[in-house]
Amino acid sequence: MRSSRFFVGTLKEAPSEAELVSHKLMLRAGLIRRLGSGLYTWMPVGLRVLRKVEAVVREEMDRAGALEVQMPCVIPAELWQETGRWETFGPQMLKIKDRHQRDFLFGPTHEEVVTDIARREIKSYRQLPVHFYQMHVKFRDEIRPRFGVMRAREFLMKDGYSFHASHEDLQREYGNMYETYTRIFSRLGLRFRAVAADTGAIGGTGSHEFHVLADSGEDAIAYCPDSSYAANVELAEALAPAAPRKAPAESMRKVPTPGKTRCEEVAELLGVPLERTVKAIALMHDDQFNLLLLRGDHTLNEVKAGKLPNLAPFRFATDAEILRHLGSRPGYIGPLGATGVRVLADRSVAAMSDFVCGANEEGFHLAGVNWGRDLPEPALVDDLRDVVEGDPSPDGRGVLRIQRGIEVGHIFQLRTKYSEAMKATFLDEKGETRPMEMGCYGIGVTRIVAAAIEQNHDERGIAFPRPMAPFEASLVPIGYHKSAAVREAADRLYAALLAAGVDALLEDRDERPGVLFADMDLLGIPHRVVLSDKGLAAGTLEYKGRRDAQARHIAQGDAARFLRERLAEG
RNA sequence: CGGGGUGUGGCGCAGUCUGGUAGCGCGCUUGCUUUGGGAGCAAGAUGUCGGGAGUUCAAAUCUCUCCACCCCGACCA
Repeated sequence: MRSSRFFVGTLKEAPSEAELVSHKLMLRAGLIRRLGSGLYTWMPVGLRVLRKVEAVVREEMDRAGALEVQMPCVIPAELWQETGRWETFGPQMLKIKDRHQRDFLFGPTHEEVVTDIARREIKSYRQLPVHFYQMHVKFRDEIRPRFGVMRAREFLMKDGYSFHASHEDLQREYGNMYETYTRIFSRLGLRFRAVAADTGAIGGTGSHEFHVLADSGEDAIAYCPDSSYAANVELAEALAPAAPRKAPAESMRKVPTPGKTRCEEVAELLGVPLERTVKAIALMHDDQFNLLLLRGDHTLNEVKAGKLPNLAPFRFATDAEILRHLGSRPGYIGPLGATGVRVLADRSVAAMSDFVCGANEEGFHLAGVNWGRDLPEPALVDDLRDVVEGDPSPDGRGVLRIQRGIEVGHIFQLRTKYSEAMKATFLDEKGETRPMEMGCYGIGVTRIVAAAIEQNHDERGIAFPRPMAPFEASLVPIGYHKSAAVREAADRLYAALLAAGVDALLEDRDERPGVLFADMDLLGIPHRVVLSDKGLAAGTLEYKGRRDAQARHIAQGDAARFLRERLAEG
């Protein structure tokens, strides 16, 4: 591509709408432009990047034996009414009507559509297994779109769905996809981690997420450096403390704590460690008032709480409900003297003695509180908290560490959730009718671009991994419009690179060299060759990798071969 | 949806408190000079000051209202 015939929409300053580095750089480099909240146009440079990511995903999916299809974006409501998700999927789903006032939705995911295909097309175990995938636009009416294409409403997704005659075969394909995803993210040059995950709204049993590691990531990942354990913090189990509960050593007493509503403040006032305090969180389930107890330095894990018996679905109690059940304002509430209240304790709280908690009286806390002596044992003891760094690994080998990640892939074993609801059955070897076992596998293609930039940038701009760079190499002639020698050499090298299959950009714009250098750096093109009269007189060109500190001279006749070697290195 | 913030030329901002006829940098156009890291000089173009209503002799500025966008929490590829 000649840059004079391309569209380079680079900006010196990032629009104020962008906060995240990748979002700013995508706007500055002219990859995307915003149309509305969570809606982006992919400009020519950006689309090149997106297409390269797509190509890697497609190649690996094809290699893994999946078959590409393309399903409609607009889906009749009846299909989603069959599985009940027309009502249950929630406001994230964009519902639309056609001219006859018939209900449709813009597909946020395609289990229903693909299951409909399967039940129509597949009658026999002889046709199984089969894996259909597509690379297509999804729309999810996110509560809060943010960070550019990282959490957009309309986005490009690779979604695959596999159908099997047995759970064993589903597990085989699940393993196949785990390997395939690992290959895809490795090939794209990303630092990532696969983690055990919650299944969320899609449903099913086994599930793994693939996270690109970045401090700006929205998810927290717990992993154990000494074992293979890795899980989303939403899911990671906090084990019960190994040491048994100590015998009471203090007597219970009421202490004034005026204006101190947070555990940190109370601990400081009383001069006790934060780990000796207990915080209480009031949750409503129907009309049942629940008090969840956590150690002062821990945080509630809402995913875990949502799985407790007789608690899902829950909502946080209002101040009025708290006052009615406990007789106190929030900030001073605790488990003592509460009637008609179900007390649920985190494992670590159940193992505490001589602790501090709210007195259910404004301005007072209780200290030296002990289970069994001062109040009954809790109705339920379970894992309610987020794991923290230093917690023991659930597999019993070492301690956990936490890092942040951007979810770019998710694989599920759906089992028969959709096939049963939609009667997607087949005849097995014995002639018996059985529901198909299903798996589903998603990759956020547009999100990968943003995640890759989060992971690969510097003060000059993007430093794309080669497989997704908009161009593999740039040719920057100094004085292209002034020097016949430079122009001739640049054109010749450009032609040679194209003939060798190199995706090169010839910078033939009539701009000052500084402008061209700055743009090539901002765009993140991995390899750069500079041609100038000075160098050509000595028979040399100049090469610089995007991440190199120094440029180096190469012989003019060697340039094409040299570049191909660099590209082969990755 | 709750909390916070911002809307002024293509982009980044000042001006708003204290009302007086819109300005700076970058970018853009033309000319000359310049040409290895976002050039210099000169001349120019580009604004319903987010929309509407109101107060006033006079509104970017004050009042009301609506809208859009961003950030923090509940969602997920």
